[in-house]
Amino acid sequence: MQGFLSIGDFAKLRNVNPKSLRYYERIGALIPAYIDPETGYRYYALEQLVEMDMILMCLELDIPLRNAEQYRQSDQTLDIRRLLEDGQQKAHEKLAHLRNTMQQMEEALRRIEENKRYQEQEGVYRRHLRQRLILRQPFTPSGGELAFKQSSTEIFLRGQSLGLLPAFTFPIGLIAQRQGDRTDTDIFLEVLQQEDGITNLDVLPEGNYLCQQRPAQALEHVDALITEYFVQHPEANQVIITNLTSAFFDLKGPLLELQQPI
Amino acid sequence: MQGFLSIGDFAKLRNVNPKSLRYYERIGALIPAYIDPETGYRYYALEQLVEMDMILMCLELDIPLRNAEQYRQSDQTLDIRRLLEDGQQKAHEKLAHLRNTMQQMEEALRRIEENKRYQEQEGVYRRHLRQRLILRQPFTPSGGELAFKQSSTEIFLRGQSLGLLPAFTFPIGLIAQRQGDRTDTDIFLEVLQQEDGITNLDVLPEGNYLCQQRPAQALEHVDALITEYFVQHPEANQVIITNLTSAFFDLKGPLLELQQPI
DNA sequence: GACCCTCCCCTTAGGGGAGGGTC
DNA sequence: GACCCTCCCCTTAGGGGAGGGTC
Repeated sequence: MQGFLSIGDFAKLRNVNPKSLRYYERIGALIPAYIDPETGYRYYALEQLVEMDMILMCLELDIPLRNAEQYRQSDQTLDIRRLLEDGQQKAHEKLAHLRNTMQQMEEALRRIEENKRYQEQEGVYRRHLRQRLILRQPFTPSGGELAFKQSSTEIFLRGQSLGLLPAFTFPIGLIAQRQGDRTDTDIFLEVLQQEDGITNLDVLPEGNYLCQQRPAQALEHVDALITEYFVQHPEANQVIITNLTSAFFDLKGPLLELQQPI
Repeated sequence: MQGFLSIGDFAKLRNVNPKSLRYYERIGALIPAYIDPETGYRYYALEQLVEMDMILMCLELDIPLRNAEQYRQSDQTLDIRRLLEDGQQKAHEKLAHLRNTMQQMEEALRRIEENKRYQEQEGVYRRHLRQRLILRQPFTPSGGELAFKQSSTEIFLRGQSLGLLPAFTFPIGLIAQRQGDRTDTDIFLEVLQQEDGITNLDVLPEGNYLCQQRPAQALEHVDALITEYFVQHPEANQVIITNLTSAFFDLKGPLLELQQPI
């Protein structure tokens, strides 16, 4: 056909499958410039690359092709500008999501990498920890494991409703603070800094910590764990209890790490 | 259930639909920690948020959930690190694609915006054009419109196989250069600068141009168009013929713009 | 009354053929 | 011989009910 492209040739221009082009025709997103009434062969005009590119853009941005109609005027003229503007909107949303996920992945891998050196370490050791951004709320350890689970759920929900970005790998912990005779305990959820960061969040400071490990089961008696720690470490004013993220996850739960700032 | 979450409560923690959780169970991606054998009720452990987050990550990155099995060891332990590393790979690819698309959109909208002022302008006018990155090859205008279409197809294919990022909106044009008595004509494809830019590409320089418009049909006699231009403009050494991208697309094709560098 | 269960039917953007005509 | 056609069946990640039991 003079000046027209067969379906295969047109498809090659954008490295798509002719099957896709037949599908685009079926749903009305891209009608061939000419269809031979004898043979049913589809022929495309080179300029239809403009429409093809708009379709590829929609696919990339998860804009449903059925919506493509909305950008056509009654005479089939395509409102490119409106489509591009809506596309930019979509693209910015996707980019923000993707960036969040990338940050979560990066942070989790860094954590795993850092923790590798302390895997199954016996006794007390000293390590450096970076700053952690946390959402915190009071917690009563005497309720035991069940109360801990309930408070965890609560704070996960609170983080979610505040639109915070939780760190991967179950980022929950406790902060026990000695206040004269008694001990104040908070539960916390670690979150990541977002770009549009509304940052009235608390911080666990970067610095050196004296650490030791406990099996996950120690959480069955949270209060005993904390009391015992302060008895054995009279110099300590604060201890942070959190799990030691490792490369593997199973339901037994990872080891706990007790971290005392120094 | 002591210490467990119902399907609805677990779903709320990540703002997903319980239907999704039932689906994840069906394909083996996330098995509830406990299923009541009497009622069939599903119960989830809070720690399963780790698995949930891995699923959400896979969805975001288009990693098929069926593949999730590949990250399980025989005892169901989840290899988080490997999943995260593969995820980062995927994320970088997605990011690159998204950035390309965003650049195409931005560039196309800017073009449309700039061209708006010159829509249906009569006679000669002066305008400023930014630098254009082009892929070019010789072209013989005497072949008429058909040859022009064939060369266009060729150069689109060449751009594609070189992995270049074509501008949206049919970025094809001609450059006619007066060389003493004769005229050398090239066809070109405008492409966008990519981040990993291998830039042995040609450039149409930023600067001021004397412009006028022609109907799209003028391409039916490309050679006449060029000859006529140089006859009418004895001072001109070069003229660029390209289409004037507008906010709307139809198969009649947009106006042509003849651009003479000054 | 709000929640959960299982079944059944439906969706998007195509891919993989089979069987047969076209360039 | 490579290309194109139509038809048919299949896929992922669920959503929308209906009809009925559970917290």
